[in-house]
Amino acid sequence: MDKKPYYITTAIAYTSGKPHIGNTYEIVLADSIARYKRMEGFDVFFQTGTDEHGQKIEQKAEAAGVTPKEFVDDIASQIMGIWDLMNTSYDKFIRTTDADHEKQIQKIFKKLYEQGDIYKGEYEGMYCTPCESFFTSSQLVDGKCPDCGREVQPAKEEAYFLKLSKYTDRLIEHINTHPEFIQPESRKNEMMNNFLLPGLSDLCVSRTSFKWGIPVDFDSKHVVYVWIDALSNYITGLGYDADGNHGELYKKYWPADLHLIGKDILRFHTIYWPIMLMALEVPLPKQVFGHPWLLQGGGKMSKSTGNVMYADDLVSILGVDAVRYFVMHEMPFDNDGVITWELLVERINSELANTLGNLVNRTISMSNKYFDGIVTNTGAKEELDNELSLTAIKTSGKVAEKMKELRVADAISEIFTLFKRCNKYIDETMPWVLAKDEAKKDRLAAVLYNLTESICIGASLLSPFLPETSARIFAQLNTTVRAYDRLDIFGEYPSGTKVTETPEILFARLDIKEVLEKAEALKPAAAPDTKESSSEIAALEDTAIDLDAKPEITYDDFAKLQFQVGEIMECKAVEKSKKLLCSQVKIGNQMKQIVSGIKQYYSPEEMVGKKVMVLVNLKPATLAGILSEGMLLCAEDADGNLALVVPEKNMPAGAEIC
RNA sequence: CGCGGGGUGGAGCAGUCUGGAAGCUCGUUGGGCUCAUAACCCAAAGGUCAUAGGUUCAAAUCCUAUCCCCGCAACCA
Repeated sequence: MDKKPYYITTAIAYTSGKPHIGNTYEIVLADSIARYKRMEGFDVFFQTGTDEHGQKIEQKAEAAGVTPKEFVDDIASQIMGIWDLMNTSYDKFIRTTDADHEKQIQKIFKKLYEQGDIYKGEYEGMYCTPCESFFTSSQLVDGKCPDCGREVQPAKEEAYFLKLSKYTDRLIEHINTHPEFIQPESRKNEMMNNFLLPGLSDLCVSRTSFKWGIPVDFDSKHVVYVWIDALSNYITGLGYDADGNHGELYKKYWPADLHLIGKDILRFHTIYWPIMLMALEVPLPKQVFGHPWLLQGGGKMSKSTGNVMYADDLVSILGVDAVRYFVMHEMPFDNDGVITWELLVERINSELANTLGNLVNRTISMSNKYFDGIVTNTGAKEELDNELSLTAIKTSGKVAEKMKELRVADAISEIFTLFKRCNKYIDETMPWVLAKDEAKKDRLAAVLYNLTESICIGASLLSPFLPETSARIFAQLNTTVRAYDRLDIFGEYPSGTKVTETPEILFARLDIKEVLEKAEALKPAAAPDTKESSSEIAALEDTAIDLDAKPEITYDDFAKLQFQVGEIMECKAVEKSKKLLCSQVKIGNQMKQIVSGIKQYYSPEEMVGKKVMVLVNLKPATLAGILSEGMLLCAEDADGNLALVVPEKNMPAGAEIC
């Protein structure tokens, strides 16, 4: 019998920097689904990759002094490294700089152009010449450039557009007739009401403002903008060919069963992407799931408290499966989840160490202690056993139910319900009491057999989620993962098998203090030889901040800056702004209005009367609609806390700082 | 009135779509047990389900208004 194909994708990661734990969540989730589907017997193709073009990358590369290609090669290999570290089983890692992808994008673009779905038009907006930037009228501040505050002119730029309007009705129809297309369903209405029903304006699909992209081959001034470039990866990765000579993978796996993406990019995947596919006469993916976000707890990212979380740091301290477990289990279905070291430790201790690890350990220990490790099914049954075996054989069905709705967290909980039942079973049967009575030897053996069998069923179901842990359990039980279609049968563990004599701890209990110290020690990644990092050392390191060095400047460069002491005469909060204070600053006999982003740290009242360091000859700018004619200088710590810089002795307003 | 998410025992959450006895994990307290990783098992305490109205035989759940938090956007010169 041929296996049914199942094609799952993640969004491709943007190669502008190292992905944090939130990005990593998506690939782990996708991996679990992919592995689960394989276990269920599907022929799975799992694709992920990187999105490597765009202005931002061009700029970052330039700042780093490397070519864009060198830049993305480096980041892409980092990303791949993290995906591998997380033990993810992707079948294909596509990069939008792959030659075959680039070639197809050009063909797709051309095809859409030739059939009239893409047309050449003009992008109209307000243009600020000094900034060389376009803005929409909504981006302008007081009708002026949001970057420099100067006048802008209406201007036009040549660009290509995709006709979205042509397909809107078809898309609305599709969404209405396929309720499963957009998941979770709450998002469906958002897309409909906010974008589709009001009508779509055509989408600008090319740029001339940067070069780092796939060139439009028939019009070399233009590069293909992100929409067509990035979204198409889902078909080009399978060998789609715009001329119709598709690869085998494409024929087999398209349309995709599931696009797993973050909820923030649902719009692109449920509106732009389907319309592109309609224009190409390609079937639409079956489902797009916008997963919630994993947020870092404790508010802001904070280096000193170890809140900036990267997968590799987490794995180095906690291990792969602990991290996989946490991100999957802690993430509810459609609400954002929170990750902190405290929560990680709590979950790992409570569920992985206590419930699961300890269960396996105590079971194997008893088999060794009472039967030299031989687990025998003597068939000495008692009423009690039914509840355990029933729970065990029902678990796979319950997991399947949850997985059908992609409720991975709930699926895992079902498995742990079985492990908890096992722990209870031990208390109910009291093997240590049975062991004291030679006549109850058969019963004792049966109890241990039932436990071992239940663990096998649970560990088999766990294998898509925690593959490494599952394998370690089977190694200790001296057997292999159970076939999916035999998980509803109790008694498959071969009677007479000898388990390991030396059970190893699956998950050690963690001490929150130690974990925080280790996390702290990882932070100053620059410090190479941190063998022992006591909290004292960590605290010391925390007080010093190293910045990336800027290029050396001459005295003349310095002399261009005019710093003076300014006295704050008046200060009030800027309405509608979270961060801004507006101060009237006396400098000599002059008054300047200066807007500063320090509302969080200073109240308007306490500002008045302060004598502060002011950069006076900075080009005025408009912030939140208010003119600012200078800059109050602040010191900033690693957490972003600000402190005004004031003269150490009383100096008159206007005194030069040199 | 920029967009969105949320307020449920001490903490973190489910339940809200499709009204019908307020649940889960952790923590706390008491007890049990000793095979095991100070673990495991049992029990208890603890909630006016943000607030105020409304619909209903019945509201955490539906409707209206209000308050408060948090993301994003904008803004940190």
